[in-house]
Amino acid sequence: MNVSEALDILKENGYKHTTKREMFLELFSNERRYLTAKDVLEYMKPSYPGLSFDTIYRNLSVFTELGIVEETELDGEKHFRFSCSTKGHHHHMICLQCGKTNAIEACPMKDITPDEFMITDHKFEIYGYCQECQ
Amino acid sequence: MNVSEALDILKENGYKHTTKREMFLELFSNERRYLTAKDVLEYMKPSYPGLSFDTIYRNLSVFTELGIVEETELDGEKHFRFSCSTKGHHHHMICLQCGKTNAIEACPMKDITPDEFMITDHKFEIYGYCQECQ
DNA sequence: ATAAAATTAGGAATGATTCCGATTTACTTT
DNA sequence: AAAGTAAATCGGAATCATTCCTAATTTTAT
Repeated sequence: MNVSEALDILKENGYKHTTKREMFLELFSNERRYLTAKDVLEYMKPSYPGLSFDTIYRNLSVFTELGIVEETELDGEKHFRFSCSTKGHHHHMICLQCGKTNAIEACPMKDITPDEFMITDHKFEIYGYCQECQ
Repeated sequence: MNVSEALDILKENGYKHTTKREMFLELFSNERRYLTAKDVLEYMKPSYPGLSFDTIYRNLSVFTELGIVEETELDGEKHFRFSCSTKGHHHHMICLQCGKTNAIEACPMKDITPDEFMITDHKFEIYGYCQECQ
């Protein structure tokens, strides 16, 4: 995913182009790791001192719905990162300190034999510390 | 895990035996699925009308530390269930409606080749709906 | 029975997230 | 380019799960 792809997706789905949206996307494009709403606020604050959490969460929610960002929950807090795939389905190793990720290509669902559950989703994440944060 | 095992573990670790703790454990023993703090409160309320969330969370936290219950986060809310293993490491298929689980014996970590991350933990959960809740 | 330690009630505090009414902005049509 | 309208934003209040705090009570061990 990159900024102009993301802007196209927004346009296709009837969302307007705003300078704030572009700056959100640039942040995610530069920082290819999991960020919190607060991280986003701090990055934007110099340019938009009055930016509200409402705007951040509303946009992150739109981005997530459209597949522009991926969302996960770490330690009770939502984290978001630029969707890192045209490569399709994948999982992540995540640094609990800085949010950096490494992709894991293998998906454990391939070994699952169906039972009476109707499966809608799954999560496979590996947590730890990246080289810099150890 | 069963109630008397759990009580033994508590005693071994210097925690006192209280009637509330026993009732917590009985609930988890009867309902072998993921419950929220609110679920616990509602179950206990008839017997202990003044029971506070503080007591619930404090005990659930002790139980989790001692391995008596397992914890996970579903839709931004903590859920707890009686630890279902003397069988050691395992994962779960979880019903998003009622919290019922099916155990998954296979662990995807066996296929992970180490990289520069220092791995501390991992999560593999499959979400869906059990037969009754479909 | 007593003392020390642990637990509890009850409510207040926290912190992330969401909601809401009023205002501003981006896009469309004239 | 100006007007109209629908969406986006602001600012702050509300919500919700969870945690913290203190005085009072209960339990265990002596």
